[in-house]
Amino acid sequence: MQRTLVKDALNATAPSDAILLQGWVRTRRDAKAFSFIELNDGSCLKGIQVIADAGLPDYATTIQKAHTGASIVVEGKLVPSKGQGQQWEVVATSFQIVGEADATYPLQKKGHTHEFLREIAHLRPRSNLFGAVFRVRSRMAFAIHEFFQKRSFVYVHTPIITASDCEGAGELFRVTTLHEKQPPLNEDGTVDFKKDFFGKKAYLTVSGQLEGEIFACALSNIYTFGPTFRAENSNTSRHAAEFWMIEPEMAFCDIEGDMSLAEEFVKYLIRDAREHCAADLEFFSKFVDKELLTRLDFVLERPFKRCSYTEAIEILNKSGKQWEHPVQWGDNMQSEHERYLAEEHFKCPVTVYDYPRTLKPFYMRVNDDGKTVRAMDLLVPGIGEIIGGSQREERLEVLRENMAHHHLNEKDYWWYVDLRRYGTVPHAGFGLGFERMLMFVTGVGNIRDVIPFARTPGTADF
RNA sequence: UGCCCGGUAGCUCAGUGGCAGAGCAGGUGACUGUUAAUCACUUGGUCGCUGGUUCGAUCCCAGCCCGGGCAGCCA
Repeated sequence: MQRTLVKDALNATAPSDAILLQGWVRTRRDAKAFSFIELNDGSCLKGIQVIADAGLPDYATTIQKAHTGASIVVEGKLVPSKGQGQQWEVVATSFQIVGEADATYPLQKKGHTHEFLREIAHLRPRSNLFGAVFRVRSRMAFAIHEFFQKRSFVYVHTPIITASDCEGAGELFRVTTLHEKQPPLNEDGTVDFKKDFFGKKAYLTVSGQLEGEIFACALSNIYTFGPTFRAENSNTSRHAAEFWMIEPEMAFCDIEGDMSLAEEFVKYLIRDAREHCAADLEFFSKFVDKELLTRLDFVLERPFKRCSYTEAIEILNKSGKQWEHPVQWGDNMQSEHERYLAEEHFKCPVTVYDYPRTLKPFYMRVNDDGKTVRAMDLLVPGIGEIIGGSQREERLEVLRENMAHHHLNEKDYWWYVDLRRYGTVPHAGFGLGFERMLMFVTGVGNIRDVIPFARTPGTADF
């Protein structure tokens, strides 16, 4: 007999004389003449209720050994439930324990803290919360591809190992095969990286953007979706050392088109989650963040706000708020400022654009005022920056000036500069933090709880 | 990395300078178309680690480790 997923059994439109279910026991309640077993297989949030009659063979030795956490195979009949709380239930005709779980099984019927579950990351996907989180994660990954593929964006795999050390070496993870204690040395005693695997220092990527630009300047519209690594010693609920990032890049596109795509993208994902992860989202709304559904729907219904950095500074200074960090034009906006804009002033996602040139990297396109660049950040309530992007500097001479300003060696970026030398085009793109998007969609407050196995400073378990 | 808070039973937490507590989970029994079932009884402890103060420290002090919140870096 073929296995039926719990999801499909619960969605059945007619009873069935024979059904095969496989999964894990969530809870069992014994009555005198029979036993109720809640079976969950992760295919959906809910489990299905199995009724095992005490007359079944080996009732005492199998069914009554089916403790929370045990894996089981049940054959039976799918029938309308006599009890409240579920439409269908399964009356078992045979019941088999595949793997027992004893009393030390850490997951209980009651709720656990996120912190405790994080310590048992090998078992937490079996909990309601994390099952839901990772189903949504899977769906969102699919929706991301769907969004771009529908728009004829080409999926590009940018490298995970990179040898350009020009992006700020302190924040990169080094990749090396050199001997820990006795690396080859130069005559002056420094390590001879020419002898390393790649013949030079190598790192894990912090962004696929520069390589993405190469492909956009050939295939027009591209996106990347892959792991990204930052060695910053960040200890917050929204930073991880390893995370996934989506980076679209569009040729013949300016900052306006870039912002429009970003806003459309975020809305698309929220709408997709609302439509395809309804039960899981309702669960989050009930147990994680009561305001979740209201907020998501609010975001869907309204156009995102846009405001220039200059306007944002004015808003902040006219707000009458006492800032812990006072701001004036030219300063980086702090968390408290970004939060105020998204959560209090606009009360919706807001895209801030045209930042001071001095605050931003060399590749962003300089505006005609000479003081600002075509950068944009999309800020969302509760999380802050979820997207950072820009129009790229496509003018060869301006780019070279910028590189000089940032003390970058043009030779290290010869291929990047070449894109401006041969058939240059205005182009733009952004990076969306996948986990931050998941935090927004699920209401889960810690990035460690929307990634299967979090890597943060001091922690790389599992 | 900085500031703040915390670490006591498997889990969530209370507590005290002088015999270590509750609820839940687990075990036993009863009861029940139950559904975080209910009722009775019951097992369970290196009070994060190391040192100090003290007649005596889980409690006070110091250092360290771990977790959380906030900030910076950013996505």
